[in-house]
Parts: sequence; C-alpha cells; structure tokens
Amino acid sequence: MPELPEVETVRRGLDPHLAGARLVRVVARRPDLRFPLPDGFVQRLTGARVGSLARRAKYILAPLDRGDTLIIHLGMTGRFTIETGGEATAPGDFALAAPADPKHAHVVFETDAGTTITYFDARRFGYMDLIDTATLDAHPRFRDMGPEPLGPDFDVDRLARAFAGRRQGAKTLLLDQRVVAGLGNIYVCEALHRARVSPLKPAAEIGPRKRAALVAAIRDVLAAAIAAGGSTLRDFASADGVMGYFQHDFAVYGREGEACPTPRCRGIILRTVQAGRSTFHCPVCQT
DNA sequence: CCCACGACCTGTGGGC
DNA sequence: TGCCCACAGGTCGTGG
Repeated sequence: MPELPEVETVRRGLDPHLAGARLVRVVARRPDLRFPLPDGFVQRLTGARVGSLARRAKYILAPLDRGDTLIIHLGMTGRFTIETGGEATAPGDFALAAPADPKHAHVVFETDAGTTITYFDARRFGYMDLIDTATLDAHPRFRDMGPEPLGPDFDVDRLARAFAGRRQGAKTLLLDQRVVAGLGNIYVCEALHRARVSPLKPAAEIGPRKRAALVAAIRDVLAAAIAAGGSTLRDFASADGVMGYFQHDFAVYGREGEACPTPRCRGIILRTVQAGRSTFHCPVCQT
C-alpha cells in the first residue's frame, strides 16, 4: 500500500500521539522485521522523548531526545493502530481496511499519555532502525536518495540530468529512489498517464516538454493523493457501522482492458510487465 | 556503470 | 465449497 502519500498520511496520524510524548514501554515481539532490529532497540527507545515526526521519501522519521532517530519503513503491508483507552484507530485510513491480525503485531509503543501504538506487518517487508540524528543524511539509507518530489529540489533541470543518456524505460527509472524519492508503482503509472508519457519510452528520448509535464504530473498526482487522505484503500463506516473499503479511483492503475479516461482518446488500457512489476498505460495517448 | 531478475514473506482473489 | 496459482502498493543483492 504505502507509497509517499500513504506514508505521509500515516505520519500525520501518528504525530499528535508521538510528538512530545515519552515512550514508557516498548515491546519487540520478534527480533527482526525485514532486517534485524538494531542492537538495544528496546532499551534505546524506552524512556526517550519523541520530537515532531518527519518524513523522507517513504520513511517516517521519529527524532528522539537522545541523539538517535527512529526510522520506520512500512514495506508493503506495514500499518499502525492507535489505542487511546477507547477505540482503536488507524492513521492513514487505509490501515484498517482489513482488521489487523494480532499474530502480525510486531512492535508496541506505549506513551506517557497512556496511548498504545502497535506496528503490524504481515509480509515483514517493513523495517525499523535507530540512526544518529546528526548524520542522518549521510547514512547509506539516505545518502544517495533523490529529491523529495513535492520539495523545491525536484524540478525540470534535475529530471533532465537524471534522464540524460539513460536507455532505461521512463517508468523503471522513476521508480529508482535516487532519481526522485517516494514514487511507487501506482503513482508512477498515474503520473506517466497524466503527462502522456509512455512508461516504455527510453528516458533519454523524452523531450523537454514531456519532461516538464512529468514533473508537474508527479507533483499533482502525489499532492492530490495526500489531499484525499493518502488512500489507495480507504476505510469507511457504513450506516450499520461495519467497516469496509472502496478502491481509490485511478486513471490507469488496475484498469487493464478499460477505456482510456483521457478526453477523446479511444485507447484501451494495457497491462505490461517491466522489471517484474505491472505497468498500466494507454498505448494511444501515452507516447 | 547500467539494467534485469530473483529473493524476501504472507495474504487474497480469481479461475476451475 | 475447496484448491491452486498468480499476483500484491518495496527494496536489496547478484550477475550478465
């Protein structure tokens, strides 16, 4: 689920419960997620006060008052629940689309406000680490990372340099976090469609107008998704209170065989596979 | 350096 | 209904 907009939504949901709070109890119910939890994970967190949560690409950053920052990557299936004594809620409303299975509750944080925040991750592609805050940007995980797509450093010049001389298809290159940090499979398909750029087109062959359109489309698609609650799957409670979800409306993602939504375009959305992942695009208006 | 592919892990949905 | 296979939103390491 989580690409940049979903991670941002989760960050916003967690921040009111963690920023300024002290962690009074931390439980790691297993020694590893995708990677082993760092040495002394529980001890280094217990008793620490958390600062304002930030985000870099698809990572949530929780700075501690001890010089470390807790970094959290949600992988494919990472999610949180928040219990404040009453009902359990979930930041990023996609997170409770299906009930969280207690057997995948891997890390639990309790704050001095009496709030319990639990990390669930069925596939365990997510991970957490503790990194020295002062040298965070130089850490191997972040050192080579490209600009934030919604920040000032991501612009047409930057994209032109990243695309220069590259034979790789536009889509797989945009998924490279060194080019731009935070795009994932869904929103890259959506941005390419909005910019009318073929995902298969070798990056070096994309002209300046299309590059400019791509920069704008990437920003628009991500900003719109954040505004919509970051949701690919969104909870709602129907009149009888039963939780359910609906699929967010994408222009091309998941729409193989459907009519292209571009006005006056007669194309049919095609599914292909690039670098082992599904690509959806319109072969008529995306060139 | 560039690029593609398999691996990691579990759940789910579609087809038969 | 039940079973099996294909596929899933993300990286990471390897090897051509």
